[in-house]
Amino acid sequence: MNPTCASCPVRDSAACSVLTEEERDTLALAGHTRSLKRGEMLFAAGDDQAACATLVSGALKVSAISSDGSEQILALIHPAGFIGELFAPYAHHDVVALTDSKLCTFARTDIDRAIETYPALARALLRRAQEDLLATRNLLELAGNASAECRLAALLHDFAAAASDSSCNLARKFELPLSRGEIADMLGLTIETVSRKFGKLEEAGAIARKGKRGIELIEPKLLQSISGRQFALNEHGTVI
Amino acid sequence: MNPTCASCPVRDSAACSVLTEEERDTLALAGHTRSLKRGEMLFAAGDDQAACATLVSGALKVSAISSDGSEQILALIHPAGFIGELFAPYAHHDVVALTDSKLCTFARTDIDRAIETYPALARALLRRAQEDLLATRNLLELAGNASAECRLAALLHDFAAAASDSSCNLARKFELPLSRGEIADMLGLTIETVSRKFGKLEEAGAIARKGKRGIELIEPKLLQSISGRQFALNEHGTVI
DNA sequence: CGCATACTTGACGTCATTCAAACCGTGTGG
DNA sequence: CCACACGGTTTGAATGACGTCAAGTATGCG
Repeated sequence: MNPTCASCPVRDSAACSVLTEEERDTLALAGHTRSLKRGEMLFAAGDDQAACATLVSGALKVSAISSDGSEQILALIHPAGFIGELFAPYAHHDVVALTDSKLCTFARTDIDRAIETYPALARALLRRAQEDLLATRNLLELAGNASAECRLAALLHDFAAAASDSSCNLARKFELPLSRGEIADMLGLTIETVSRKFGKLEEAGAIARKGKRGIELIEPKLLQSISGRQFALNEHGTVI
Repeated sequence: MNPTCASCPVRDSAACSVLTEEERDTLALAGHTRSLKRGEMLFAAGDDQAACATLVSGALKVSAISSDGSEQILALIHPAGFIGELFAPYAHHDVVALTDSKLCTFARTDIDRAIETYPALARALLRRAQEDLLATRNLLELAGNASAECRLAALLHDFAAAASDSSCNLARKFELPLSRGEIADMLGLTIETVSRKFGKLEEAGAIARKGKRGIELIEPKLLQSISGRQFALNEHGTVI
């Protein structure tokens, strides 16, 4: 067995987990591991031949930069997530590491060949693409929501769900994966508004802030009612 | 050859176009054609066993209803588009016909089997899912944009690109596929604001309104600069 | 200790929403 | 034919929310 794959923390959850051991070893010959420091870019919008990758550890953001320089975060990638546009001639968006990350990268041609060779891999990527689509639609639903307070409450709710290992109930305490500025970019707000709404939520008794990024849920029910959501979502965007 | 498929207007562009004639005929045995009147619902959020479908003619919208009753349009489906969540236990969003539409529907179990049987179909759906993902991200980018005028200008620009048959340049005159209210739901604005911004764009000399839904592009360059986009997008979200 | 970075807080202006009324094209019934 | 109601749209005035600008407060690092 490929030694890198043998110790891979996402070997049972990534797209390649649907392959047999031999198939995976063959695919691994074409892959390369890569480390990214926080803030480092995997590829930029406009890059051709941008690689594809499975995220092994850490976190990535997919973002678009407007002509006026403002950034809009379009997606967060968690471990076992797959990143890369398989059929576009070049990348449409930037992909940047939110924290120090490890990836398993593949050249586009190698992935294209693997998809042809291993139908199970194509199905696994199809499933992942549909989950990404759902997650993006949930974010769009959130961004279309009128109130800034709703958006922040919903985002915190999702983070709490993502931070919980069971993913079926909320983590009571967790660290925000994003800075205030990144939260603002994600929700289409400003840093100041995000900060103020954090204050409002704390004042309302829904949450408590522990340092810059620590969050403790005081009243999850209240947070949920402020967010205007009936259902919660795990990191794959599926309802729980 | 299956008579329905033989005369199907999207037989060369839908997902099933990657199949051989025999394969397509076999798949067609499991499919059903269905017509929807404007406003009729294909399936609602929460439906289990929601069918999958290829849109043959007309237009659909995918939308989410918030707990406060407001609607957010998440996607538009054009002919040859595929609709349906293949791996979710039930539908997460409503799908409604914007105009009288014809579809080719399949039960989930039949599609699942076809994906297993025909690897090319899985790859075609993977490609389509990635295109949908890109289109949704573009809409998200648009919704995250600050100004209402930018959003409307960008949406009109996309509609003009979608209305053009060449899809590489803009249609000079076209009919809006959406009512003011639907545009508002898509952009996260109110009907009144949309109406006012139409007025602004006309006043600025970028467009002219012909009746309720007719639009004529007077200054496409101006529209594009107002939208703040460097690039235009066709209906698949690919840059042109 | 000094500086840099991130976050918070306040005052003010702008822009989208809200509520309200008027408008227009269409269809219906007298 | 006209009167009327109805849905979709436009327009107006006032409110309020978010953005902007600016100052102030941590927290960490050299």
